[in-house]
Amino acid sequence: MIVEADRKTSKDQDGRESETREKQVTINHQTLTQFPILAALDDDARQKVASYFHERTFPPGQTIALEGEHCGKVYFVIRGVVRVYRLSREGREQVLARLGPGEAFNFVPALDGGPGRASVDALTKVTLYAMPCERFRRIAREHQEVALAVAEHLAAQVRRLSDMVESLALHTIRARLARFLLAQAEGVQQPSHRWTQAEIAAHIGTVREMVGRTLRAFGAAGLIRRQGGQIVVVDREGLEQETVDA
Amino acid sequence: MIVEADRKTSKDQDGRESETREKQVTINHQTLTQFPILAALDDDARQKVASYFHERTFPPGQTIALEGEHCGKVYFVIRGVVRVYRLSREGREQVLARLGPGEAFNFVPALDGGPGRASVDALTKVTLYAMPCERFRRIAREHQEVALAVAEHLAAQVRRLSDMVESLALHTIRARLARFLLAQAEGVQQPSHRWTQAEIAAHIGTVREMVGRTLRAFGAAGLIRRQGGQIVVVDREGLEQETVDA
DNA sequence: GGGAAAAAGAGACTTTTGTCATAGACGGGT
DNA sequence: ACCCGTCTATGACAAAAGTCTCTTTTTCCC
Repeated sequence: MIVEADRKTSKDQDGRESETREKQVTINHQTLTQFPILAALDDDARQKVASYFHERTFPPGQTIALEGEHCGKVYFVIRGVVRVYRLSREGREQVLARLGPGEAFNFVPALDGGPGRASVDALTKVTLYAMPCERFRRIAREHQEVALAVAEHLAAQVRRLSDMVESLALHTIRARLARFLLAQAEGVQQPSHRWTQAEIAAHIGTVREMVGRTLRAFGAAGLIRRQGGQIVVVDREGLEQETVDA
Repeated sequence: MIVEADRKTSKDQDGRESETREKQVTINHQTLTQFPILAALDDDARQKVASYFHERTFPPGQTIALEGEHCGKVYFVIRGVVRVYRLSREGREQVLARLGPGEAFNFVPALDGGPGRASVDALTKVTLYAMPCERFRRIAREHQEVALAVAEHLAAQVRRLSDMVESLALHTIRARLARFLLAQAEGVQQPSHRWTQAEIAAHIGTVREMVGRTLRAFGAAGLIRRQGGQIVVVDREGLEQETVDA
């Protein structure tokens, strides 16, 4: 159970629901089981860890963390989907990851104390459990099972990022988009909050128009079909061909 | 070799060594101290860990690990420099990192048991200490200080890769090259085994010709000077401007 | 010191990617 | 049904990146 200062939403006149809220709640330590990083803790420890969290809620579109900021907390996603991305001065953004329930972020700054390297915002309405970085670091020091789980989590991230670098440096947009479509069709990504062309572009490192154009090209080639906002992979084989460029 | 104004670098030599060698030697556990990942171990443990290693030597140019291979070992660099990179089917390569003495690699596959995601080769004559992945994983499980150090190591890698993605997705070659030059001039990178234009290209995600052209452009703009294979940063400020594109 | 191999310089040309601008489609709220 | 904001379609054009080819320089090895 946490007893931390409750930054109330000053509900002025029109109680706008669009405010970030920090709630004082009893966190059920059982719900922490869904997080691989905390899963290995025994009941006692998990209960104690639960007491360090506080819950925060963000409306869709709200910024949760900003690139370059000194690290505040580590976050665990309870409900909703967040988007982790980097921003260029010209306003283009490159998404590094989408995270849904059971996933967590901000461990890199938590471990090395450096500034955060990415911005995070809410894609849907989001509920997070948050804990100060230093506190988390202490937990990692005290529980080797947590340290190991964090290492595994980071290893997965290194894999993803390494693939991303490979894609960006070595393949055309056509190939990157083909990969993206296949990955989406494959993985039954539960938290797939509507993919606009602009969103896809931010994921594969290009701009909206290129995604549109390439999608049309795939359509013309009979690889995909568009029906009412949906993209249907018609010819998986063909798309797999496109995965590697000429 | 890239320097700023005045600064000399020592050159390292490739001895013409023909065969990869695997030696059974007594490894001095003191030398393990130089590796952050093992530094926190007490004397006893370190001695034991030392006994698990074996030494291997590779001549320049030799491949040490191949992308997609099931992970064999984790490696610690004792002498020389290795190059970690990804290869495209068309033969272009993207370098992820250069590692010198005191650095180590292959922890990602070691932790999750998956296939390695990058190739590694020797840039100079190289001496490594190697240990089977499973063995290392056991050590990480038994010594929380190692697990934590590995997590920190991976965190650093995530940082680097994240920056790389940002660069590749969001900036022109001009900007990436400017960054590269500044980073080189800055950091007193000890293991800087001659930078050919092709090598630079593989680091910033492009081809030799583009590096050459852009270097010429920088020269023409008075940002750098070329003297006998060396690149001298003349106008750091100017280069910093180029760091961000229009 | 000579010669082969590696690296760098350079230009013409192609392809890919990005920008801009405008028009149409769609969704959903009143 | 009508509007408005968001998303998509599309084409013209510009800029960036990549390819090819050939010529010089450097390196470095006997």
